[in-house]
Amino acid sequence: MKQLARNPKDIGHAIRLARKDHGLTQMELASKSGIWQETISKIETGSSDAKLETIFNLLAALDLEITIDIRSKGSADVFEDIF
Amino acid sequence: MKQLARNPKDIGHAIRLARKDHGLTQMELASKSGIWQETISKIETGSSDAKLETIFNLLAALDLEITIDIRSKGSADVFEDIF
DNA sequence: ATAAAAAATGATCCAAACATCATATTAACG
DNA sequence: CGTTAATATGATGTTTGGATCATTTTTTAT
Repeated sequence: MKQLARNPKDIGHAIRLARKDHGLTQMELASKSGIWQETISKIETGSSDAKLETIFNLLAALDLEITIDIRSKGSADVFEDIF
Repeated sequence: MKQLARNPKDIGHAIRLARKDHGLTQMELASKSGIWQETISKIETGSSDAKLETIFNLLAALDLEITIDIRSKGSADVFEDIF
């Protein structure tokens, strides 16, 4: 599972996917991460521009990390599900 | 250049490195990204918890993108050079 | 060492995020 | 269906980010 993200919505989408992957409800992720369920909902639906700290708290609770890399490194590698 | 980030400070650090790589001053990055020089300084030094949108504006101006991946995904500490 | 450029700091104002609680809507499932 | 769990939405108050301007400190030449 490797998700590309170029805007806040992509991050929200990736978090939702990962949460589902872990079989967690927003409420469960909330208690694992210390972020409120309502906030998670807004982030996942892209209706809020979250702070970095909040995102990292969620990612940590989902065992995810971020890699920063050069755009469109062209390789026929990652053209997965992006919508 | 491939930077791992697990907290806001890591992001700030990566942005600074990338900016230097591009031979840009904070002021130049500011005009390319639409983010104020003062804000960039605070992000790079980690003295501020930026919003996602701001970070993505900076990353876009630096031709960078983010990949979300599982932590401890092997010890692949690959630094492949791009130039 | 000095001047110039770059970066950092600090204050103000406004907008927006997040915590919090309450409620509404949607999804699951017997 | 109807019931319950899960998500989403909405309002309020506090806190903080970012724009903006002024100023200071640091870095980089010369």
